[in-house]
Amino acid sequence: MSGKVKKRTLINDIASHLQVSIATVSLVLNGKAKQSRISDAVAQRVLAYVEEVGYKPNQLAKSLRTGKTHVIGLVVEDISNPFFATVAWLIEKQAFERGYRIIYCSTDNNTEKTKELISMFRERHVDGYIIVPSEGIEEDVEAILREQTPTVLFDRYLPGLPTNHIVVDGAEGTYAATQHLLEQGFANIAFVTTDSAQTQMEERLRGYARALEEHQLPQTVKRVEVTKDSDKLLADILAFIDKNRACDAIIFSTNYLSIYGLEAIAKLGLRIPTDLAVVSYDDHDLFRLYTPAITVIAQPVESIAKNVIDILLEELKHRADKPAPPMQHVVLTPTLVVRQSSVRSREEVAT
Amino acid sequence: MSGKVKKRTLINDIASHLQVSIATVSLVLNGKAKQSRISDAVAQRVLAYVEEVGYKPNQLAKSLRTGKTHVIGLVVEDISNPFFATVAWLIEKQAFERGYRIIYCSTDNNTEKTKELISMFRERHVDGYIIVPSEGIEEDVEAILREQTPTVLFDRYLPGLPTNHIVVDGAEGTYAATQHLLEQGFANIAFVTTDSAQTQMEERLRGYARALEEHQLPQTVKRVEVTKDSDKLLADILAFIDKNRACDAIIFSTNYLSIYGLEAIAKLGLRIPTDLAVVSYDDHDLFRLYTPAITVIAQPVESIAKNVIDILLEELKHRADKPAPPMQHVVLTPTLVVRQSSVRSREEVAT
DNA sequence: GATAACGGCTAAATGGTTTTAGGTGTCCTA
DNA sequence: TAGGACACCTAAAACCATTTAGCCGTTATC
Repeated sequence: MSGKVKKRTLINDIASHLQVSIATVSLVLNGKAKQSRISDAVAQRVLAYVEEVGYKPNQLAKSLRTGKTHVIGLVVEDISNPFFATVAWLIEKQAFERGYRIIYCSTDNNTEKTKELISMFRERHVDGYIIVPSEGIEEDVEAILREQTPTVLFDRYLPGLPTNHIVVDGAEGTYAATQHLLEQGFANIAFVTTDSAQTQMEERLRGYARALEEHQLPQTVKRVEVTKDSDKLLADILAFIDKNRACDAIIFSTNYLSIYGLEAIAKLGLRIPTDLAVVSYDDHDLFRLYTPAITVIAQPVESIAKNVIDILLEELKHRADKPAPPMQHVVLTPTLVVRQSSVRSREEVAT
Repeated sequence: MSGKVKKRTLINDIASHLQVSIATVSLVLNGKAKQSRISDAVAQRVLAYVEEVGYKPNQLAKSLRTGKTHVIGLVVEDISNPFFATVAWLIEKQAFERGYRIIYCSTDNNTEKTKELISMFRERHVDGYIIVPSEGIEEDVEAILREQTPTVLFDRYLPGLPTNHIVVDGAEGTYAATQHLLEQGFANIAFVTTDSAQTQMEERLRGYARALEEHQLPQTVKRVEVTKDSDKLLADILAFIDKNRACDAIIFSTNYLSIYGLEAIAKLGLRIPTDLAVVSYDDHDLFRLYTPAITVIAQPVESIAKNVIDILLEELKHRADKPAPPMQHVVLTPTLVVRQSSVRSREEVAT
């Protein structure tokens, strides 16, 4: 009836009830009974009673003492972007199975926010970091490296910093896409990307440029300013497309640009691919189901997630071992998924 | 050159360097200098030195001592679902500004996983919970309520448990959608939902049923088994649509069902809305941009997030005050966004 | 002149665990 | 019978902060 809060059970309570020391309880609970020569009889009693009262050690105290939190900090650009959401979900699943918990945060590509998030993770002593780095956070990443905390970057990396990272060969993807468009007979291909200097964006641009150079064709590149103002983004892209009616194909360097692009194309009343062929970097339900279905450069999300978590867990295991764990740089290959939006043949609804 | 790890600065280091006690440092850092009558001179010296060396208190130790972590545990069904991703993102943003950090996890509607996650949050002493409850977790939620930890449920609730919750009047949404379809002249409307007994799903079904009852029309309801096997889901929905060719309209009770639905409809070669009108519960980029654009029952995501976080922060503020903080049950109203997929008129591309 | 009030600070308890360096008692061996 | 070996357990330090009670010297009060 009263508002009395039932006190949590402590290791102390267990120990005094069983008339043993707290050390004994702790050792048993941490599976060190054998090596500390706790008799099976005592170990059993402890286990039984702990089970009975449902005692769970206070993780804060535990972490304070051991320095391990079994938590991994995951810093992505935007958790509501399906690419990151999917990778995050896969990483979380894998980590969970191996006893690690993930705490996510979104940076919105904002340098200040990213710094704050990393700082927060540091204060909370996460055991490892998975970071999609935004620009200008070299110092912060250096700081965590100096502390020897296992870290893996993905999607892009910070040139000059010796980190593990998993990236996708974006140039390969856009090169293949451009080649494909050329083969289909499109000759005036535009490329829409962001104004950011992040490595992955530069790579994607490079693949497109290389393909066109090889064919000695002119390049039409638009770098739109990334902003939270979606109206402005849409307007920018729309204006670009409108001004470049000579273009017969367009490649968007990332999923959200493509989404605005499709909206702009629809608003302009252009038809895909008759008036304008489209290829998007990143896959998305929308692209798969759009009419016509949009050709995409799909990133190997499962593989990204698997590599990230494997490398991180490996490092976590071999902590405090050899002085210099070898850095791993993994480059995965994207897949061009050809759909109707980029083929010249008549669009027929396939079975 | 050596692997020597630079030791973190501790409050001790600050104190001894400044020749004051650690209590002084702590008081200054926690803004209690005035009330503890620390002289401005000392306070300034402390602040200056702390700034200089970049000292950050160990949050684990702090939390252990104070019992506050300033972390809120957010348990959603699936972070890669745009509805949850968006709400989570909005909640995170608000919480961040007010000094709280969010840690997310996805339950996949799996009872066991949900229990584990709640247990993990308990062990880590989160200050509050935001939960999208899956079925069968009444006990676990009861346990955290008993501990007086502020908690808010959203999207659905657990009947019988006295909790704060924010829900959307799904029945209102599906009722309006059904009415709209009837007004457009569709007379044989099907409803596709999941086999789960969660409150929000039941509500949505109820709105549809009520509308048809009022018009004394027959109901065609399909409850598909929710599964991670997307092929099976697609096949189920496809089979249902195929068997019910008499239906001229269909309402899907949640976004991912609609996505499979659209895929199935395309595979069957049916045209929207000529052969089959479509309405989806939940909005999505895909629905907005699909051809034809899909009519949706949009949930007020901003409002959901705002209510959730406001109520939670309010409770966190008034902790340990009055005995019984009044439970808040907020019911928000969804909006029917009419698009071409559910109107009988000729589809024209609007400007 | 004794008492109170206050300003300015600190010692020490506290939070809940892990882990190391022994302490006891029993038995075996030379 | 002294010495070691061993089995079984425990006291206490450590992790790093917050916070309470109180110390000491000065000044105001009656």
